[in-house]
Formats: sequence, C-alpha cells, structure tokens
Amino acid sequence: MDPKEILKAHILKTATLTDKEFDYLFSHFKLKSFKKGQAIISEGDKVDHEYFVISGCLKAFFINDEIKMYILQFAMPTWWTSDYGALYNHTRATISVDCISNAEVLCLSNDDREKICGEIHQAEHFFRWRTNRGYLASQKRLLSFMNNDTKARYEELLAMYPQLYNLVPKHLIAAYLGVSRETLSRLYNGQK
Amino acid sequence: MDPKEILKAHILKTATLTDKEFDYLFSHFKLKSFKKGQAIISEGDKVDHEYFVISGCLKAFFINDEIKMYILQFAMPTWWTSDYGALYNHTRATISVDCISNAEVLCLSNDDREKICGEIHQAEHFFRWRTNRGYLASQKRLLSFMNNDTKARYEELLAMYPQLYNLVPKHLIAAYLGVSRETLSRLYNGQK
DNA sequence: TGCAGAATGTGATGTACATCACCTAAGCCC
DNA sequence: GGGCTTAGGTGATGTACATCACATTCTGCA
Repeated sequence: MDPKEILKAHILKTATLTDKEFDYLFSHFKLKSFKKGQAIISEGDKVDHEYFVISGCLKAFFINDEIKMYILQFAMPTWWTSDYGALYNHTRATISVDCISNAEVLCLSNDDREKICGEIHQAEHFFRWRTNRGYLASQKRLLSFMNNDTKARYEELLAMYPQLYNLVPKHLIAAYLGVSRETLSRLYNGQK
Repeated sequence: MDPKEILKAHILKTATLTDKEFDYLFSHFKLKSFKKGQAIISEGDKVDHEYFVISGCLKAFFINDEIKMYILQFAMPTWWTSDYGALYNHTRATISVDCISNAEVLCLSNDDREKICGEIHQAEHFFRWRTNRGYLASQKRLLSFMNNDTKARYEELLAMYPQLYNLVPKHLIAAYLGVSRETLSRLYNGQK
C-alpha cells in the first residue's frame, strides 16, 4: 500500500484535514528504506527526526554499561518512534533505534513538525492526541512492571502483539520484558 | 500566591496567550480545597476532570487485588494529575487520587479542555507540550525500573524531589519504588 | 556446502527481594 | 491520659530471578 495513503488514513482517524492541508503536511516527510539490522539512530547521534513505520519492524532500545539492552518499544507499521527525549531537548541520543526486519519509514524532522503544528491547528491536534496515546501506553506498561510477574507480562505482550512471537527473536522479547533470556526460556518451556 | 497567577505563569512558559485568552481559559477552572487524606478520584468513579495542583501534595495510585498499592505519581504544585486513561477513554477509574497533605487544586473538565483546545490554537499547543513532558517522564521512569536496582531508584527519587523525604511517609515512597516497606527500611538503615 | 556466529536450552549457584511475624515509637481522638 | 491506630524497624525464611557455564541447534553467507 502507498505510504502516503497509510499516513493519511492514520492521521484522519484523529484530525480533520483538507486534502490540500494533508498534501502540504506530507510534503515534509521523506520515505526511506532500511535493511534488517541497520541502525536508524545510534547512541550519541544528533537526533532531529522522528519516524513513522510503513512496513517492517523497528526496536527502540537503551544499552546499559555497554552490556545489557532494554527495549522500550517495538515499532510496527503505523507506529511512531524516535529518541523523543533527545529530539525535544536537543541532546545526543541515549536511545537507539534499529531494524528487526527490512523496513520502510517516513521521516519527519523536529523543526518541520513544530513548524506545521504552528501553521495547522488540526496538525497540532493530531500530535497532541498521538503523544497522549503514547503516554497512556507508557503508564500502562509501568503499572504492569510493578504489578505483574514476568510470566504475566510475557502473556500480556503476546496477547497484544501475536505477530511478535514469530517476527522477533526471543532474546529481544526478554529485553523488552526486562528479564534475562534464560529466565524467559525457562518460563515458556515447562520447567516451572 | 494567587492560583490564577500560578497557572498563568505555568502556561505562559510554553504558550503565547493574550490576557483575554488566558482569562477565558481560566474561567473554565474551578478552585477546590481538600483535606489531608481526602479522596479526589476513587476506583470505579466516573472521571471527567483533571487537576492542577496549587498547593499541597497528592498521590495517584493503583491498588492490586485490594492489597498492594503502587504509586504512579506524587503530584506537587504546578503538576497535573488525573486518571488520564479513564478521562480520555470515558471508562471508570482504575487509578485513584488522594491528598497526602491539605491541598488546593484547580479542576478542569475533559470537555472544557477539548473545547478550549479547539478554540485556541495556543492552548492546544500547551497541552501537547504538557503531555509530551509527561510521556518523557514516564519513559524515563520505565527505563529506571528496568535498569536500576531499588537503592539507585530511591536515591534518584530523593535527588529529584528532596522535599518528599520529609513530606511523605516511607511506606508511600516504597509504593512508588515498587518494593515492600521492609525492603526500603533495610535499604537506608545500615543492614546491607 | 560447510563453517562461524547467532539463537536457544538447561544445569548449578548466588542474591535481592517478598513475606510473615513480631516489636517499638509516635500521633490522635473521645 | 489511656487506648487505638499508623508508621516504622528487624529477624527468619522462601522464591523468583540473574549469572555463569556449557551444550545444542539454526542460519546466513563466502
């Protein structure tokens, strides 16, 4: 399906834009293709874009002490991702983004987003709504972390995104859940 | 200090509003006072307001199995709080809010916020920015949960909000950190 | 096609934390 | 001011998980 139509359908769910306004908005996006394993944002990079996934699957992750990786988000089609902390505060990336599979993304610069938000009220409305949705998801995940054990979080994740089971290696799922790959392995193979 | 001036200073940091626009915005807020221990939102309530703290300290929390409490947020002056999930999705409250100390808050209904956001572009801008800030804080806390042990999270919390140490009973700090009160007690008293 | 590296399984052991049980000290209320 | 509630400390014990170590596939690619 056409990237432009995917983005359009996504935005029009929340905001009311004329065709002309949407075309103007869309003219600020750039389509890029990435290969499996390729990095989009690496730790220490200057960050000035955010990314809307058209196809494939990305991960946004943090690496601690150059050893442990924690996955903040698997980004699937119609999801947005970036290191938003670095993007908004104009600091260097602490969160990295790369491709779990081949992927196509639409890139939007921070400056362009802010410009468009100033020019088109409904665009600002859309981005408010989108951020709000991210905030609620993040809060829900935080609660799940405090409240549920690993097994429950694992089942919750697979219930929400069944595709992940085949798409994503298990050690990445462990990194999302915040446990070691060994523990995850023992969890779903008998050995209780 | 005057509630109106506190809110005005808070909003004008991010958005550009004329006095007339701000007065109009402010006319939708209602000031309320609450006593220490009083509930603002209880589990199961219909939620249709969010709250801007003028003075005092609130907590937003979740209770699991009618037993364990997890604190999502301590809300201090100039912070916003509510059960945003229930507020936006028009569902019943799963998150409760009550007062750790006597408090004054400005109440804004969801309907009024949406109305004003539609009418005043800069108001929408402010609320986008505010949500964004909440999203980043939530993501940071999530990372801290995965990455740091309890002691590090405790020190991080006190470094960020030194007032909490005297203002808030220790078992509430434990509920924020997601550990038992016993563990927290052992942490900062010698017994390593 | 054959080999290197990645992904995964599984045992042994250590540790941070929960839980239960009980104790002390400090508000608070009629 | 005596009793009740709430906050907080501390020991004993159990458990979920990390970590280390190694074995076993699987997979991409030269």
